Amino acid sequence: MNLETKYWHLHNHKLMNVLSSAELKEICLITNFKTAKKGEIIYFSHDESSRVYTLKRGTIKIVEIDAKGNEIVKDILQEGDLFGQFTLTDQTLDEYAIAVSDYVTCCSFRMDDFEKIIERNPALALRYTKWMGFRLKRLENRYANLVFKDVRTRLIEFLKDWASKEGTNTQDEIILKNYLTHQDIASLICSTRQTVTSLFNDLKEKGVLDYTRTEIIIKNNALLAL
Amino acid sequence: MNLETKYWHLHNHKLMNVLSSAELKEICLITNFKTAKKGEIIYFSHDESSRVYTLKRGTIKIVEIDAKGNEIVKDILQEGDLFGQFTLTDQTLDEYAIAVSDYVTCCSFRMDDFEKIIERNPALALRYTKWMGFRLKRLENRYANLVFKDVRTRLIEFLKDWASKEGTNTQDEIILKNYLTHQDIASLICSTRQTVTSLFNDLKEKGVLDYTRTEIIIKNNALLAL
DNA sequence: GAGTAAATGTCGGCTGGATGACCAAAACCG
DNA sequence: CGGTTTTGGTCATCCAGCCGACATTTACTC
Repeated sequence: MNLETKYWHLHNHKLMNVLSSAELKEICLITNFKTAKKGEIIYFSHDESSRVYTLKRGTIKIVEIDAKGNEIVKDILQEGDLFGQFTLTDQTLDEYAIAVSDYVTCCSFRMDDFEKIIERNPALALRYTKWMGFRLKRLENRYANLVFKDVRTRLIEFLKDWASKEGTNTQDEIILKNYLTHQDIASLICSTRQTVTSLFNDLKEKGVLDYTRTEIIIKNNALLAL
Repeated sequence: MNLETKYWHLHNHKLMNVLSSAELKEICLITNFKTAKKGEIIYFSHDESSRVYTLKRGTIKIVEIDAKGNEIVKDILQEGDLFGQFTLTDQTLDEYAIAVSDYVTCCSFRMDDFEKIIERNPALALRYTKWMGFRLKRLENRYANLVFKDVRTRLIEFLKDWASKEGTNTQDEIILKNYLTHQDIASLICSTRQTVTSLFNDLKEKGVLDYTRTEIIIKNNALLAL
């Protein structure tokens, strides 16, 4: 990938766009670009000395393998999101990122390099700081949900959230392009496949939504009422 | 409190000690010191425009009131820890900090001021960033524990952790000064008072520990074996 | 030290939702 | 197109641990 393309990518990035063009050009030199098709694995937690990735295009799943060998979907990330090793502590288990949309583009730096840039660029530092705060909040939220809400509620809130991010509104329904299996959804809301399946069917019976393997159609307002 | 004392406090702080003495002096001017005795409330999430606090001496509990009016202990903090509103999102519920050790000293700045300092001080920014990463990791860990471990294991790990932080080692036991009720412990590990009580008694029967209302005595190595 | 409030102890009933097992329907693939 | 894999559907079983209720002990207050 040529420098101009890199430049353009970074220039439009929500974190990087505070940098001057000279600084951007410098970053371009240390950046590594990567593209992947659906199903391809983008990164492994252990294979490289810690790198940070930013997702330029597409959607990815962050998956972790637990002690028993089960795959747990930890997160779904979209354009602009950061992933990889931000923290020094490297005791993370097997973790990898896999493309779920047809095409994915992302770029990465070595954490050390990124730190050097931060050190020389206070505005970026501040922004990075805020981004982390945001992340912290999100995790805290998830944690609270897990403690106080039952599976049904967690599923409904998950759907609401998803719909607000990626849903296409039509007359009286919201359409979601579904790239997740019930299993995936289950691990995102900390439940089991079977429970998710039967909740989906329950919601379908109640007329709240309809679904196939590739699409979820939410009747407008139906979710809000729950 | 006079400037010299402030200066000294900040000078020894794990975050602030990257600052030059001129910078430190500047921070002293915008800092607010506060002391509290056991049981006194130090801060409310809603009463001031967002401030960051650093704990200088003592131990505090961060407590949140949930929708049903229950008090949930979210965290126990010690010397050097930061608390308050770091994030812009201010939808936090009622949350407050209460002193659990006899004397507590902490200092605070307005978030805006802190941001200004960060903006002018990359080394501090980097350190702050790392600290947040650490926090993120910790929360992630907690989250994972909640999903994969049962209450018994969570309690044991909580005790191990506590012992390693604050335990006094003697010949063949570790002594913990206990300032938490079973209720507090329960909410820290996301369980109920009754369950904690009976687990404590179970562990006592098994000879793993002994306890009164003010002390927990852990037989050395006994916990490790579990 | 009496009286009250807070913390601990104990128990039985109850249930959300995990688990396992098995089948049906799609999707994938040579 | 037929065979294989992946995903979704359904059910019966089971249990950790929550919940309510109540007794007992310890601490706090005046």
